[in-house]
Amino acid sequence: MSQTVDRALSILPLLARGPANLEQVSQQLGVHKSTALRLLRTLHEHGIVYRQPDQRYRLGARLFALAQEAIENLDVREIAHPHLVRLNEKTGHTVHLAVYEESDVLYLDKVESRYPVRMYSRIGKPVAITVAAVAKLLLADLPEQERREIADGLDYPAYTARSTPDAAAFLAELARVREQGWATDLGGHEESINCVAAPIRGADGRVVAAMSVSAPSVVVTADELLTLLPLVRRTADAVSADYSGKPR
Amino acid sequence: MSQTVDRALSILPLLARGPANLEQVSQQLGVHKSTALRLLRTLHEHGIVYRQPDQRYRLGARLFALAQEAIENLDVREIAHPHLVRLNEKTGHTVHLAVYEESDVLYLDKVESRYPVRMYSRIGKPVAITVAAVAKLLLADLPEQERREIADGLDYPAYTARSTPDAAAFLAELARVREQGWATDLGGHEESINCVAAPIRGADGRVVAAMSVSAPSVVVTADELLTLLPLVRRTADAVSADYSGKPR
DNA sequence: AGATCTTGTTGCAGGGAATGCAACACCCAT
DNA sequence: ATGGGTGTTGCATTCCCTGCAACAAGATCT
Repeated sequence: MSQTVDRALSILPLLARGPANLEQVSQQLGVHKSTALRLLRTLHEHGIVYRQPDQRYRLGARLFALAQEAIENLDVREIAHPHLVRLNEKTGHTVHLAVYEESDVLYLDKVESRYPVRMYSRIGKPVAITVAAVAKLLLADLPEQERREIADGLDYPAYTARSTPDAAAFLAELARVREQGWATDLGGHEESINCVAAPIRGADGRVVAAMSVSAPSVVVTADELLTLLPLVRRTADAVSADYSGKPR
Repeated sequence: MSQTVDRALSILPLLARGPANLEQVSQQLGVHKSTALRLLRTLHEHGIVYRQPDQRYRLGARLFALAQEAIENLDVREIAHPHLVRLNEKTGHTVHLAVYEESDVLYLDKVESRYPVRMYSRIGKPVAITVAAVAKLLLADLPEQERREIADGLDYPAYTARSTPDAAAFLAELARVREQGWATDLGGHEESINCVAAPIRGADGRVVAAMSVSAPSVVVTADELLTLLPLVRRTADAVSADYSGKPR
């Protein structure tokens, strides 16, 4: 809608992939060097972009700080956090909180396992949407048409032999998840890692977030992990209650 | 430098503090509603801003994802990470990596303690610059004049009785740190938490990052933590060697 | 129900701001 | 010295952004 801003913002994903100099930026944007320079300057003044000693540009500190501050102020996160901590204390495993937003599922919060073996994930990182237990819950709650459109538009990487293979399988899984009100990922992302997840609902019953407990099978078997399901669901329900009780 | 972009970017810190509706944004920016609307639309198209069900705007998923992607692609981080992990395995304590950038020190990476008692910190979060051991190292390497200017411009919050009280004390501490080539924070940020830190240097000898080991005094005393100093310094030197050996 | 207020959205005309050009400055190699 | 590569600046032109005002859509009140 606004050309200048549009161009400026297009620089960001470009720099996210790694540092770039003025010429590279101007070429990839398809504008004159001087134009790119002025856009970069403006971004620089706001700390969004940083100029390295070698003059190349990369994303700057304030961007991280912004993302951080914003993520910390999210209502769900704030409300859910103490529950996540308690769940981690009880189970010892890694606990995640995730939300869906405009065709992305991303981790909002995480409490790390107390066992030495850890799974890799990072707050703010997009989730493996076709296999993650939390993603299934968040997508399963969408209207059917939207679900279908999204499922059709996705890639289905075969992380492991148990990964969701295609849109049909994914939609079937979503239907099941929607029915039962909880979800699992048994080795669909990484061979040895299992998750159980439960939805967090707002006052109107819509799913606003999902939380999960994850553990590598060297620590607990999938069956053992499944015994935690009632606890996870109770915790999620407690968060739902807190959340819809006093949204502000 | 570019008015439109400048205005658009000014919206971000505003939204970082919490969701806002169109009118609030337009007022705080000092522009007409229609202008604010178009800026927000553009931000929205790029996923930087998200429109909540209640129509209010807040920072969006892609912003987190961007910040995340960028932070993961930083050279120092990539090179240092395995060293951090090994240091964590050897000591069991929380290990941090931090850099300085335009009057901010921020955590780039973190490996959590294996002990149940953890300290609070988050990647991407600005560091308590007047007390953190890593911050001292990063600032100590700057030219004297710059150090002084920064020191004068800072606030000196009294987190604890041992926090750096003022600019004079801070500059003195920086001088000492610069001299000895390592730094500590003994309860300056949180009463019971101690850190030891060492600098990571580029090929030209300039400090490009700093790493630290932190532990609460209920786990190890400050004196015990200090015995780890040689190990921390060796690790930092190893990272320096890796980093300046093959920067790309 | 109807009236009124609040908040978000759209078309439009005028003017200011962004654009690309070209010339310049600078650094490093040869 | 000389040349290529890269970043920077001044400037005229034009286009895009701006603010206005009218409209649309809810929400709240009588």
